[in-house]
Amino acid sequence: MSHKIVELQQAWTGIADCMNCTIRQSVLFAGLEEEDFAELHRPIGQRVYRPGERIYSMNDEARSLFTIRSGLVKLVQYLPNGTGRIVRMLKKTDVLGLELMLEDAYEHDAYALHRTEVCILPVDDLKRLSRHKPELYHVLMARWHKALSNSDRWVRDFSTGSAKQRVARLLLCLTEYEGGSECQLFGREDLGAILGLTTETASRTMAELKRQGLVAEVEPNVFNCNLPNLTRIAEN
Amino acid sequence: MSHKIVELQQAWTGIADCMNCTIRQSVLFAGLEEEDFAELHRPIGQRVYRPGERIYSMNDEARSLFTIRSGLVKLVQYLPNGTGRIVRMLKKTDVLGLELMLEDAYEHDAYALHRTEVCILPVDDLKRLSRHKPELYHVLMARWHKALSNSDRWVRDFSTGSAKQRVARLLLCLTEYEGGSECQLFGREDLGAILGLTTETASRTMAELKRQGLVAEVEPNVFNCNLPNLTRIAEN
DNA sequence: CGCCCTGTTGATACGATTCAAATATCGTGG
DNA sequence: CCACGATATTTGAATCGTATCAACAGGGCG
Repeated sequence: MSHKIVELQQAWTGIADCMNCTIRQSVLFAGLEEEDFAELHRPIGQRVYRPGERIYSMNDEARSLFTIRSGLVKLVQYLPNGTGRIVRMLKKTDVLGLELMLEDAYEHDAYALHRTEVCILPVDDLKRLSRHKPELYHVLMARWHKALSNSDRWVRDFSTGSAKQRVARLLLCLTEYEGGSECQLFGREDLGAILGLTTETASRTMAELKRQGLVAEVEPNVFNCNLPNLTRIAEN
Repeated sequence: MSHKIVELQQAWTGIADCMNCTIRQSVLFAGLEEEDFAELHRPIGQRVYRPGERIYSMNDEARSLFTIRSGLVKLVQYLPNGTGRIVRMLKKTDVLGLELMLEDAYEHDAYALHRTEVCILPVDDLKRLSRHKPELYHVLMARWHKALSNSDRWVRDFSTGSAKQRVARLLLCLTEYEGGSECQLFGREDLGAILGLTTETASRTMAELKRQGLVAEVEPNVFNCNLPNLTRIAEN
């Protein structure tokens, strides 16, 4: 079936050439030499996830960290009553599953929000590498610091103020990620789970921004944003 | 004036004896030997802050990290419009200002919520120490990881659900910190700034919990909590 | 072709904010 | 030690915003 072909194409699994990686300077292996890669017992795997696909769940066996080569990933945690809250979003060059350097389980469910390409880093290889290359600790520390700064921003920007302000701030954040005035969005349910709003309110708010001409949907879920006016709303 | 004496007493500045510190196993210096302390060019200072006192601000010269020996500290960030949001809370054995290991400025304003005792760790001493003692990186990484887990919880528990649920979750968190069924609270404005609520709503919600007998105020701002019932509310 | 899932929209109810006033608390100086 | 003023907390009433429940439209897929 042609379906199977697409499946393979989109969920492609391959072997990475880290020494020649185009984003190597942005990732964990920035300071590593050729000889260091000998520490990796297996070749680094790669994989592509389609929007909505799960990358790992909290119950999964904790074998791998992931570097995001492209795309956008959500980290979800759940309240005792079952409602899920997106507590972080990771983008290109971010590292997924850092907690495995210290804990033996994933702390979230991770899902692709956009089409997402990752490199798969076996945790035991990374641990071994960090023992021989203490410089790696400094790089990891920088990762943790960045993640924490992002979390602070998450609370400050996405959990404060009116629905309209929150949506505006998220759109600005996404355009910032993509480095222009356009951004790719995702389902309204996810939008709500990021901002602490219901799906309906997320939908209504987006609809209103469209009507007011503050965003233009150039293709499905891709928006061209009026940055100055959105900023005005975001900052109130 | 007796006033001046109290001032000195409460904002006491002293010299720490790290080798014999009662919480040493919980702090950054857990794995250090006597000789390592020679790396510290100055003796470790100590200080006490009263509730509401500022420990540092984002504009301050970034000289020191702090270990909290006792008490509770809030980290505040501000939206462009000036409204402040408490993005994290730090408690006993937590480290304040970790970002200075990587950045050259504090990323928050830090204020004492309760009476708080700290040890003052000059950042350049710590950096020097970490160069000679790579084990310290592992300890620091663990700190960052813990902070990040707390941030995830912050979003999940304190920025989700109704005012009553959020307050209940915060009370449970505070009693957990203090290890019993009692907890010390703080001003209603801070309560609101943690939960993303107005001061009035924070006040009303606490008042209602009191009326319903879910918490009893045993002394000003010290509450004895009905843990099972609060949990029921928190989990909805 | 029909079904399911997502997004949109409407009507209503509930909860939080806002503005205002009254009360309680704390620090300070007399 | 008490009295005062400043500050924080509580409460009230009206308004506004978001959640909720329900219905419907559109697109993708079997």
